[in-house]
Amino acid sequence: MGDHVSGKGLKRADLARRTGCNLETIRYYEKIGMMPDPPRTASGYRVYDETHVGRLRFILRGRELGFSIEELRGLLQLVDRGTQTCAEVKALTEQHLADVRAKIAELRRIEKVLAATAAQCSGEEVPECPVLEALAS
Amino acid sequence: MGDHVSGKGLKRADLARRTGCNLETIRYYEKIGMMPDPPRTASGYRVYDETHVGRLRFILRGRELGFSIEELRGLLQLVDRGTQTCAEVKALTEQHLADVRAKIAELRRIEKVLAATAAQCSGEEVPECPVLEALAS
DNA sequence: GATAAGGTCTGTAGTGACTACAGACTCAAG
DNA sequence: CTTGAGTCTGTAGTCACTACAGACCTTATC
Repeated sequence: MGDHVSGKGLKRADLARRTGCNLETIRYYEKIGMMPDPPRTASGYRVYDETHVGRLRFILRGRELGFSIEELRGLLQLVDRGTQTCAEVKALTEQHLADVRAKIAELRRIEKVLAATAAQCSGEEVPECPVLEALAS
Repeated sequence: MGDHVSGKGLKRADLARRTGCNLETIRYYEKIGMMPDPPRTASGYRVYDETHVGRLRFILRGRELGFSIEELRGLLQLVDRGTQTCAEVKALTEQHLADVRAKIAELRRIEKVLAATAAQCSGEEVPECPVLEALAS
């Protein structure tokens, strides 16, 4: 009853394979309400269709762009209700972009300090080390 | 019996204030063995001295540079045993630096996609939105 | 029909690095 | 002596998963 069988619905592993999502993550997204509870077979197996594939891909792409689950939940609620506007989504995106840029700035600060300190290391088999001095000072 | 009283030892809040560390984090570091169990007063209050201040500052500076707790644990074990060498510390630092640079590269990738997509937004009160299309496609 | 292998179900616990809180105790000042 | 602040403990919550145990179901092979 898998993916390759004509239109009879996908099992969890099929959905995972189609999207590249981890198997357990699908269940997790259902538990936290990011994915709808899917219909079940008589014996309790989840049955997915193309709408689930689309929604899961949306979430996974959002995660790849660094959106938090809560940000995506907000986005999905707007879309589900059909009340989204480009203005609103743009604002959310630009806020997230600002967060990303702040993280980059912080990492660059760290990078500079690490590179400068490591550059002072002799790299020899001696106990004295500029890195340790920077931490201990 | 606080910080300002001559050399009688620091209480937990004193150590927190001296280092800028959160009060609870100190207890956490003791629990996971990053900080030694301090001596106690008869009634069970922790008593710290300058060695604790130094060690905590070491950990906090390391964290500010993005070292993980486990990386710092390794560094501190070397220092505690007196077996550290500049070569070894330099290698650990450069590995960490490579991790930081990888994170920066990933965030820059995200930044580019977000900026390019948001730039296509009309920003108007319409439902169509390039950001949503990028996620849903 | 029997059996074995593999897929799916559930709930729960673990990750990293803290942070917050409840309820009991202690200490210092007025 | 009381009051308020500080400290003690253990535990639970955060975020976004990931992994596992033990039970159940399905499919293929004989």
